[in-house]
Amino acid sequence: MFDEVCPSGLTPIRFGDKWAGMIIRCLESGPRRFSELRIPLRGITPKVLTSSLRTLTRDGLITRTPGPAQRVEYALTPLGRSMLEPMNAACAWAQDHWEELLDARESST
Amino acid sequence: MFDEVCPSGLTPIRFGDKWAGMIIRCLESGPRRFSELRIPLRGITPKVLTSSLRTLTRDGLITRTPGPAQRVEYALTPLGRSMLEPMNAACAWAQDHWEELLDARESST
DNA sequence: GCAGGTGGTTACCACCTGGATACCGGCTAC
DNA sequence: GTAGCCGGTATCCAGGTGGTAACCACCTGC
Repeated sequence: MFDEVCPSGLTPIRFGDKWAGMIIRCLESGPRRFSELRIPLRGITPKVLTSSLRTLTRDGLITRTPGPAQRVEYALTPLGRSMLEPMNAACAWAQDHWEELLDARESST
Repeated sequence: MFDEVCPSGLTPIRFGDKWAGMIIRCLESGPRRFSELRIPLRGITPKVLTSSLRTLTRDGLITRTPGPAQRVEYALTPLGRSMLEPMNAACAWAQDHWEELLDARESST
């Protein structure tokens, strides 16, 4: 997940800050905890993850619900989940035109 | 066009750099020249416009064709035009959820 | 030949994003 | 009671993005 040559690094479409899109993807299949998110998001530092999560919370895309024993769960809100729609459109576009994008980049070297 | 309270300033979705999305929108209805683009993109400085246009050209989204007497025309490529699809999806999402976004922002003040 | 428009370029700079590293308070298990 | 995990903070810093202001070569019209 989230390869280093991930299309999301090349495609000129971004959702929120650098990590927001990936975070939403991570939460797509259910709530996750802070330290669970750190694993797929290889290399993210706690500070940056915290700030991304806060922005997403402020914008009403995810919820932060503390559980017992400082476990904290992050989950998509309906609004956040609705954002998967344009995200999927963007991903589909990127996949469809992946080759063209690469060609354009290469031929302009 | 491109109001100061334009949704694109609030929505967490961006296409390319700060101006790329608007440039593509400007070219949607046909080729435009450098100085024609400066008008709808109020406040853009020539330097920034140049760099945005170059990035878009490098990525194969627009073409730059010099005409007679240093007139230069910028136009969407098929690839660039195809990007209108995910852009429209994003715009539709933003419009549909505009109120929710505003509410979330306000209630977290 | 010179004024003005066109399509830039150059130099400089402020701000913001994201990253590195270290640290920390609360809770639980042993 | 102390070791260790969890969910963060605090501090500092490099690089990139976008902006300001000034300048410029080229062509056209008068």
